[in-house]
Amino acid sequence: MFDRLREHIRQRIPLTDEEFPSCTSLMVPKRIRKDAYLVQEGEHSKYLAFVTKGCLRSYTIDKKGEEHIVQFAVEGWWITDLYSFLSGKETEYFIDALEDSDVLLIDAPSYEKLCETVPKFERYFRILLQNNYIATHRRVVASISLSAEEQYLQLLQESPAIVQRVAQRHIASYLGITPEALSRIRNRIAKHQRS
Amino acid sequence: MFDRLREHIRQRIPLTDEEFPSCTSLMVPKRIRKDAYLVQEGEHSKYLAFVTKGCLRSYTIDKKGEEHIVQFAVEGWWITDLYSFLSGKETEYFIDALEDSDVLLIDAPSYEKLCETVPKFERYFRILLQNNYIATHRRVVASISLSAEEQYLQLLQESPAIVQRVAQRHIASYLGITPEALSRIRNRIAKHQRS
DNA sequence: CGCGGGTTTGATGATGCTCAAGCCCGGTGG
DNA sequence: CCACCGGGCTTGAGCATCATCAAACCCGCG
Repeated sequence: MFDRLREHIRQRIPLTDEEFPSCTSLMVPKRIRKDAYLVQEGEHSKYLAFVTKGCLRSYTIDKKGEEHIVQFAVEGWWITDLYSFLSGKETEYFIDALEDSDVLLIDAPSYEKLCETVPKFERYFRILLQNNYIATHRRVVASISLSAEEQYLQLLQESPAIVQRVAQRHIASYLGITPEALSRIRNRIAKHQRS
Repeated sequence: MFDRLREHIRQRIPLTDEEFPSCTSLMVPKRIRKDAYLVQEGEHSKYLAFVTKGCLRSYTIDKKGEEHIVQFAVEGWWITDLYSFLSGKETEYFIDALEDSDVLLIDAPSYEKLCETVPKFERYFRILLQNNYIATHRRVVASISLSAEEQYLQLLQESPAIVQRVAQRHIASYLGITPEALSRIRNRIAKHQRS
């Protein structure tokens, strides 16, 4: 059950067998069925979740009632609303499962405690945050410098697994365009490749 | 010279007088005149810079030759291309000064060493990264869910100091729109407030 | 077989881009 | 002190991209 997490950590920092339990003892496994929520808007995003199976997403709903997907998380990814998680404030996001999923949960006090008592885990999370920060920055750059079509092509190249795994309207939402627009973009790309 | 950094760190972690030098001894002050570069595309983004005075920006230039500003950094902010800094690969960004500025530089080996040898600094950077990750995420959400006008109003509310400090075309670039579009948006807002 | 969600297609409209010209203002040199 | 220059902001006209709304299509499933 913890194998995937173990592997994920080991790829980033050296970790002995004795150290791993200091992490796993603080984590609680949970099954989240398709369409079930991990957290909802207005709640405290109490847990940081590591996905061992399945696929979750976080999204907001704007004043017009439209969903906007902020993040996908498949096997080997962490997900939460970090702001709410760290501050204890109410989240503005929903996190739910797009497939039947299994996650490992750690709550904020345990997270802080783990970082404080075991420096190796503080390093692990620092490295994780570095990489997530870089990835999110790339997305900002894409959004201010690329057309919708170029952003889709970039996503297709960088995360083909995500694109073919989730519904097209979810990809559209993630890119900040309508399902109709994405459909036309794909159509254009297909035509272009044939000619 | 190091006062502002000292204060910045103290706001995030408890730090004694004896510990501070382990950081400052690794940092090199540098003056960067208006329009001078800290790094240019194709170089290794060798330093992580803490701004003690002035204002820097990072930006890309796309195939069409258009600039796209990724980040501003005024007093109390850190700036670099984190990907290049950590990986040693060539950066795709330019970082230059919008005003005569003073920065404190730390190179990647020193950064890694500082994190490894003084856990408190690893914690400081983890916290910094958490906050930057949250802020960048907010920007992604804005870009996929808000109109250009709404994004401008959000920026105006969250960073009024930046908006009135840098040229309008730079704000436009940061928002991913043209200077003309921003001009019209401001016009519309001004009219709206009068009526 | 028929229902229903998801995707596609079409027509129309809004938002922001492009190109071009004009305006404002601070700095420079005569 | 004034004329001129230049950069940055504004304004205008036409255009491209993407949104909206509506209808059709596709396909898996009850």
